[in-house]
Amino acid sequence: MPKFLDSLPMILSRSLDRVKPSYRRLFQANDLTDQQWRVLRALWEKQHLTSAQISQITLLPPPSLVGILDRLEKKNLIGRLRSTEDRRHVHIVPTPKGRALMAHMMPMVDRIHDDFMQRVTAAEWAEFNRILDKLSEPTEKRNLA
Amino acid sequence: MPKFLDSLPMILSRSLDRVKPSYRRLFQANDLTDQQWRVLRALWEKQHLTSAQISQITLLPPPSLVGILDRLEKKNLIGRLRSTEDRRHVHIVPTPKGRALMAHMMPMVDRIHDDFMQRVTAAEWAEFNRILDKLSEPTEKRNLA
DNA sequence: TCGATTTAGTTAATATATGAATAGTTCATA
DNA sequence: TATGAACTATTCATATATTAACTAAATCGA
Repeated sequence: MPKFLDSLPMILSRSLDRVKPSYRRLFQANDLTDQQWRVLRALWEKQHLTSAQISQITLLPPPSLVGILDRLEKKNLIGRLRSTEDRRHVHIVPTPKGRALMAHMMPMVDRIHDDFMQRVTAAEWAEFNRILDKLSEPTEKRNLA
Repeated sequence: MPKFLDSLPMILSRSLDRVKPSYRRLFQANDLTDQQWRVLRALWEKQHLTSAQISQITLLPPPSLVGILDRLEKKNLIGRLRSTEDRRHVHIVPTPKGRALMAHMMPMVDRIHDDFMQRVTAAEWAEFNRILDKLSEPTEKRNLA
């Protein structure tokens, strides 16, 4: 009999609750929420992204993204540029202040990630990802088999 | 170099996003949110629980729980009983209607869980839980070692 | 026994999630 | 080329998350 506490959603939620604080301390020290950092982080490699692209990368739903971008814009960390080719698109670009904040935080974020990775072996990490993929593989893809 | 998309929080979030819909369809068909079901589910074994106990079991933060219990109470699925021994405590008890809804949904919830479990072997599931525990073990506990 | 401390539940303010709907664009095609 | 389909970002309404603060009640120690 599957116990409630051992169900897949509860296990994943509990782990997330335990992992998030390590990151959140850093985000709060820099006056950012988890989601606001995700948007900045997505812009680290790219020079600009559309809202839809950011939504896909960050897993943030589009309606939430609107407010998150509003607040990042108000803090002068990003800018919104309506595309001239396709005026439906809005290009999100980090400001110099935004880039500076990213550069400041990235090493510490990487450090936190490394600390987590040191808890398991490379083989364990690979195995973990493999099983998690099997567990959470999208249903549509599974039905195609 | 740890890619953003492969960081622990993002991996767990993505998996949750993929797992939740299977459950959510059932919850919505019964006019419940994920969180509202969690509270009912916690009351399945026990006859009554305090708000604090429900918060611990369901991982729902106390301030959120207030509104969730309000809405469950408004739907006549649970009742709030102020404890007479310690009047700070509030005992949450399912109503007959609440119990009936639980009894109706439990088999289907278990079925969804079983479907996920069939994706991996028992050994894989055990290994998955073992590694996830290592990854998300509370920091305090780790520092005691 | 009384004042300081703890505890359980709650309120308040702000940020995000969710699902439905909408405004403005672009595209395909009749 | 007018028109409907599709698409992007957004708005709206409601529910939940997060942190701080607050109330009432119980407890603890001088």
